[in-house]
Amino acid sequence: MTADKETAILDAMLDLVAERGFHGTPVSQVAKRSGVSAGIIYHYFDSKDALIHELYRRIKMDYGRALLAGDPLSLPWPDNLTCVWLNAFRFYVEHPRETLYLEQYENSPYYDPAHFTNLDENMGQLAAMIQTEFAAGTVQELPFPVLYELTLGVALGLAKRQIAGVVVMDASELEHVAEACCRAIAK
Amino acid sequence: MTADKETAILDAMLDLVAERGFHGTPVSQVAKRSGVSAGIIYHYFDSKDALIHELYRRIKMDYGRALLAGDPLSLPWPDNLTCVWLNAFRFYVEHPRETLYLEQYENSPYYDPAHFTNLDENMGQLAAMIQTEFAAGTVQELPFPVLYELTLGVALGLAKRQIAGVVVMDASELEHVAEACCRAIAK
Amino acid sequence: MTADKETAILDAMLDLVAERGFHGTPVSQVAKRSGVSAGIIYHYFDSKDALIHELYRRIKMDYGRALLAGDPLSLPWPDNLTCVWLNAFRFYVEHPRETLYLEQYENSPYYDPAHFTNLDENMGQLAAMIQTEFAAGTVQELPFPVLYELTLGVALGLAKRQIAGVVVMDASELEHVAEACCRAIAK
Amino acid sequence: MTADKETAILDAMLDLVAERGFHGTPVSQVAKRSGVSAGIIYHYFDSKDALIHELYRRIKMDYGRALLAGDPLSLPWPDNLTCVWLNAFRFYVEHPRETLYLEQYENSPYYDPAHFTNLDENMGQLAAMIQTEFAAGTVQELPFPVLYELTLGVALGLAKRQIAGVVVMDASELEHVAEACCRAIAK
DNA sequence: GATGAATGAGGTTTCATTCAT
DNA sequence: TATGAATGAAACCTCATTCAT
Repeated sequence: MTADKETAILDAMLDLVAERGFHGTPVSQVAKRSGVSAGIIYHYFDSKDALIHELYRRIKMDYGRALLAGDPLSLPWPDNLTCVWLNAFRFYVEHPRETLYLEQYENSPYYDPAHFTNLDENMGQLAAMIQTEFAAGTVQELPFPVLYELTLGVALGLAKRQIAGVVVMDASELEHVAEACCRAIAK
Repeated sequence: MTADKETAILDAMLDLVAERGFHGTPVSQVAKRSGVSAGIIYHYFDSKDALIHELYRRIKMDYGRALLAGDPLSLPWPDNLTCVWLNAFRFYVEHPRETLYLEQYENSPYYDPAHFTNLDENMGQLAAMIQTEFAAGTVQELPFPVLYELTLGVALGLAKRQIAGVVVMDASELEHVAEACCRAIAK
Repeated sequence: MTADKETAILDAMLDLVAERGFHGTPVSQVAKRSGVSAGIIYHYFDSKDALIHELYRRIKMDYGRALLAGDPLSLPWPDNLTCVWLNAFRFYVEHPRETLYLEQYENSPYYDPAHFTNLDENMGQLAAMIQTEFAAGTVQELPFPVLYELTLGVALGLAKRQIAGVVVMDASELEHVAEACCRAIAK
Repeated sequence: MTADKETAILDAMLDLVAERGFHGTPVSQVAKRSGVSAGIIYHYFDSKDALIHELYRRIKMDYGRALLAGDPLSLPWPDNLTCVWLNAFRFYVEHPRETLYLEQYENSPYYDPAHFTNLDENMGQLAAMIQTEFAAGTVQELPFPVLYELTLGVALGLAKRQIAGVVVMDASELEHVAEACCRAIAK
């Protein structure tokens, strides 16, 4: 199946990059691990770079979707943010390869912040949620990136530590930190 | 002069990596930009990897030193943390190349978290400061990495956004965010 | 239709080679431009090389046929040669792709001069015409290839220049040059 | 010696291209035949294409120089043209590899006719010689490319045949043909 | 200490050809 | 006949590292 092969290539790429980085992941290894020939990768992707970008795009979309699990938009403050925060943390720790990939990508020259402004649909819904809280007077009117760093940015940082094995957060600690993040941006 | 040449090499490496990443920075380019021959680089450093690690070590040390500017250890809570927070933010935005280098390094396979436990002297002083606040009952007794992410991690995230040109924080906004971080970890 | 497909393949090959050369013409592009699949090309031709040779053979035959347009064999000296000369020139400038193909082929390792001795029927008639002029004492008894270069070879060279846009020959200039070629080989 | 290595590379390239064509001459073979490593070729030349162009440029210059051997410019008509004509023929047959290289290059997509207008100094002197004959009323006032094809173009064509082994021209035959060329363009 | 030409392994990519469908 | 995904050898090129000078 075509779809299978494309997926196998992306998955092998994810595995290897998470383990060895972009530079340490030659196309020949991607081919070997995904069980395809080296040539066919160029049938599905224009270049190694195109493959790298496409994999990022897909992970980023999955991440956006994961943030809205449990329909946080229907919850009152601060439960809505807590839910999103926990969703983010859970995505990160349950998808360590994806997390390492995202971080590596976003801290590399591959990352073009110009594309960042194209908030996808899910991110747009989150922005709308924050706007509502601005109107309700529950959240400080800080720029969106600032609010992001004070909340989901913290979730990311903690998740990376947990993936690295430096800390292990249990459920109650997580609730605690999520609350701290809410407190940090609450009016 | 030996010292001059070594410094020139490290500086050229920093320039190029911040701009193009590790993979996009061949030793030959480092030689060209630093005005030395390719061969001599191997007199000062065992390998390209050794150069990469050494540059990281030096930047990390400078960073640790910068955190303690203005002697925050002598200030009362929460001024001590605010001072450190602003020091961190200032270091990042005033050293964008170094910041990008650190981030790239720490999110790459070069980074070995095992070394992270070797807190250097400056970091040790900060840890002591936090211990004192634990004892004073002003700060929640959370693991050190958690406290780090809730405070300096936020400073880093914001600084990266500012370097990328996505946000610009003025002095009062910074104070505001620094306070929010203090509030997040205060008891 | 079989014939159609085979022709479409040959025509696409001609287009692409004239534009980009043998090396710049992958089979996949020939397939795309001719609207067939890559695989079917190997039903009509044993290999890319076989396709290249076959296309050459066909163009060379068309060229031989074109030389005899207007029945020059029935004309007296020097009208017979002038007619052939103008036929050759006309073929070249009216078939620029074919001309570029022939030239590329004959100056490449594909060209095996051994095959050149197999003068086809049309060339044979030309040779006979020259023999007749030898007997009549109108043309110098030079080796055939020498006579060729002094006459049709010049037509080819000029046509190539005109295709390249370096010169434009009008009808009277052509007559003039054709006459000069006759003069060059006349006794 | 640097010069030696560069020359060895160009010479190996010439050998192989004359034998097998551009496409049949991988850089790895050039390296092997010239006795250098594959990598060093890219120290002397930016790319395989750059090497191809540079070799053409050098051969073309040598050719232009060879045309003026024996100081034909000081001879009266038609000895001056005869001298140049024989120089051309001699260059071609004594440098078969160079001749095949030139022909292959000029009939390939590598050749950019725009550069052709940049007649080098030697070609300029030939053009001046022809201008003088125009003024003296000895040569028909035809465009330069037309005169070229009627004279040196014929020498090239014959030389190619001789290189291919199809004809062998002895000295008297050559004189004969050279005279025929003179006659073709004489008034 | 210092140079930079030289090496050669290995990287990305292309492409003639095959074959299951 | 016909397709086009798939193969894998081989092409061009890069670059960390060495070494004669």
